[in-house]
Amino acid sequence: MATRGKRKQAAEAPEDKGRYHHGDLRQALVDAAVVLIAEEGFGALSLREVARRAGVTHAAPYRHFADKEALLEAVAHEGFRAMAREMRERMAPHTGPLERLYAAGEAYVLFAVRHPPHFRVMFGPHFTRPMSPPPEPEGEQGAFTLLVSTIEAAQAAGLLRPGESRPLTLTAWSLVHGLASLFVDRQLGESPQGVEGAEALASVQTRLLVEGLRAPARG
Amino acid sequence: MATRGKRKQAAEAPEDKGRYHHGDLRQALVDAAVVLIAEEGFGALSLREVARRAGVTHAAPYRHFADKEALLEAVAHEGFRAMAREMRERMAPHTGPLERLYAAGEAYVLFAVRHPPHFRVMFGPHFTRPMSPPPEPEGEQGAFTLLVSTIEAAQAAGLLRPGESRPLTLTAWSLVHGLASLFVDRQLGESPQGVEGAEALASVQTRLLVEGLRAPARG
DNA sequence: CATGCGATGTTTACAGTGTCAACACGATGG
DNA sequence: CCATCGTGTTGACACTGTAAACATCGCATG
Repeated sequence: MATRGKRKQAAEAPEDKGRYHHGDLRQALVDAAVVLIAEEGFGALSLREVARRAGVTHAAPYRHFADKEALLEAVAHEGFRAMAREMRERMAPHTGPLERLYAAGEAYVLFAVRHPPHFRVMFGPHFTRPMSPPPEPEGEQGAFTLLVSTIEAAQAAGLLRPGESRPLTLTAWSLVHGLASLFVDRQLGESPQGVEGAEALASVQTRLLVEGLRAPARG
Repeated sequence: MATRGKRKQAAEAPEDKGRYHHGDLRQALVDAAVVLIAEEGFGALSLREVARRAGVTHAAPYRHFADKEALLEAVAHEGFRAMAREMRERMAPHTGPLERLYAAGEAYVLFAVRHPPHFRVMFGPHFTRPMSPPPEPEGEQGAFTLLVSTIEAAQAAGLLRPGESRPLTLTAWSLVHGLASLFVDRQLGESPQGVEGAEALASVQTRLLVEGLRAPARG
């Protein structure tokens, strides 16, 4: 042991996967970036501070990400995967096409409210080059695909007005995306904030929308 | 004329208002910031580059803005005022409450498509401190107020379902805001891009929404 | 087991940035 | 004509993103 070589303690987490020096620096950097954005806001995000929080020097991230944007891309990918997962989970208990559509929309908004840093990175104006599509694990549908197929299922069941599914899908997507954006950007000053408030609002809004898009044969 | 005092040429624009040294540096900086964002993207926005493009040295902006965020705030304020103006202009020819609602929604989306830098600054995640409300010239309504009063007018005329106007307003706002955001962030890959495509889409979407929110008395 | 190689992290360096303080200029009012 | 204040400049500092050269560690191979 050389006198000047201060080694890593490797005491980050007792049950880490035993990777090379750090355990899993790549993921640690992604996590640190998310926490940093959540705590200090987007403007405070710097590669050097992220590295500091991960316990490495400022150039270490370059072994895992080509540049700052690549790190943000990893955050976005994680977000897209998590959003799709949360949508699937909230839809799972339901079988009725409309109930599944409600669940999808509510999950979209709730994801944004619960994970503002991810949502901001996913849809923010921070990418100069076009973002590569998120790597989806075998057989899993992305959030958008999920929305399209849910709407088409509702149409097929005769519960939504028939015709091209694209405009309907865009309407639904715009509504939940807009609601989520307004929440995350705190434009909804007086309205009930917090997760419960958001859940209630999302529920009301998705039902209001779907009500409007129902098939003309009303019960 | 001292040998070392290189004076400003004051040849920026022949018909400037004859302000102190520059003409109107404050507005020139705002304009330069908008152009810079439009040309090079948000990441390329730096106070020093803005100053360079305005033809002054790197510290000159500090005579007009407390910091970088204050400059962005000025851009946002300009955007809010312009958006409200464009909404009023597009609504002006119409008298029917629903037609005015269509016009308002279309104008909202079109503003975003035509002025992406402003829209991004207005709703982007770049502000750490809460943004002060835009200074509205005497008697002019802001964009949101405009939307609310238009919807309430349509309700009063019996053309939209009655009841609390807040949820309806939020639905409409979310829809146009979501559509605008998706456009600006280029999430609408295959869909028709450009201003005409956006106009058509906004028209279809606003009508689709309003159709769904009509008063039950259909006919 | 020794050894060498590739993956990972560190050091050092450089240009660019936001911001501040000290200074210089130039129009304007007494 | 001169003092003053609004405006722009110069110079400095700490910080950032990024690259190159270097050091270290774990594993595969002899």
